[in-house]
Amino acid sequence: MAREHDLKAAGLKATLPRMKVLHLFHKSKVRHMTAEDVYRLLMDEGLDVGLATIYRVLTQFEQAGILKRHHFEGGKSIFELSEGERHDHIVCVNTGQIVEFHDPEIVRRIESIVREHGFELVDHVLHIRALAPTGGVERGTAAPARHTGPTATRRAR
Amino acid sequence: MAREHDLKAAGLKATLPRMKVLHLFHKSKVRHMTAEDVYRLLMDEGLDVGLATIYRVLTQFEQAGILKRHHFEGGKSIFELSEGERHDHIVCVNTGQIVEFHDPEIVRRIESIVREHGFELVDHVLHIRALAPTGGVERGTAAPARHTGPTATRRAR
DNA sequence: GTGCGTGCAAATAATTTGCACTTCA
DNA sequence: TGAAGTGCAAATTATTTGCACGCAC
Repeated sequence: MAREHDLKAAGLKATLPRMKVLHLFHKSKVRHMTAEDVYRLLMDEGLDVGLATIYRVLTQFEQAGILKRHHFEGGKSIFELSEGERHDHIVCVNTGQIVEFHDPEIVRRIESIVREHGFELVDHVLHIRALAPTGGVERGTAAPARHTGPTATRRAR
Repeated sequence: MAREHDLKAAGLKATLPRMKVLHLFHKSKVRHMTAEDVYRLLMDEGLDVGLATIYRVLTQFEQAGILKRHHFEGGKSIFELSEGERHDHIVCVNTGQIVEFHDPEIVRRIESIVREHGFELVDHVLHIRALAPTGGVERGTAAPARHTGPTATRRAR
């Protein structure tokens, strides 16, 4: 993996925790993870890392443009690889399921609106809160959506 | 003030703190406030209220549909009266200045996108991060937006 | 070698909650 | 009066930071 190069390019030493986190995001089929998710997954891999380090690494990656941070509901930050096309998200308020989409028309409207107000566009945050297709079970988890981890560990705290 | 009625309608007793908070939002020219903002303003008015009560009241008002809660940058929740037309926001990343707008085309696209994915629309969150017109004022000034604005605390250095 | 990075624990920041005391209906 | 509401302090939750030690370069 030329991943090590990504780190160097960002001016970051290629340390074990950083390599592991980067690799996790690349190999995992789950694109969106919280710091806690990353922590647990690496622990499960047998890596003895501290949660504080995970937070530090994630923040550094965000600043380096490697990851993107989102604030969907639930208070926790959710990270995803920032590769590929810019996109927004549909988030199921029940299951936490996330779908990505890209809509050029919305982007055009946003640019237009900003211009009309004399502002200079920096960025935008758009997430659609919705209910996933009621394919059957859905009513049962009354709790506000937690984003579903790789191993959907349903814990009550 | 028929405000008292609003509370009753929401099944809430018309207590002093609640009346004061409600009144504050109605009379203030500043539409967007944090719990801290509300707390300070009421304290300044000479009302001896606890911050915890402010949080409780704001949350109750949100659930009653009287207020709307936003999570712009800065970690703190920002509340605004939920009266009038549904709208989204442009937020200046420097000053924290907030501009409201409504764009039917974007709303249409959102409905369309959700439908295409088989989801049921609940809501959407859209805020545009931008730079206010550099008309000269920009340094250490938040025009009519807010005094010690919640969002003005981030970058504004 | 040495300075950046890390682990751990303690510190923060925003918001919530337990509890005894007020206040509204 | 009695339940709903409030103030205060302690508790939570998510994330950050100080420090002594360890690892990449």
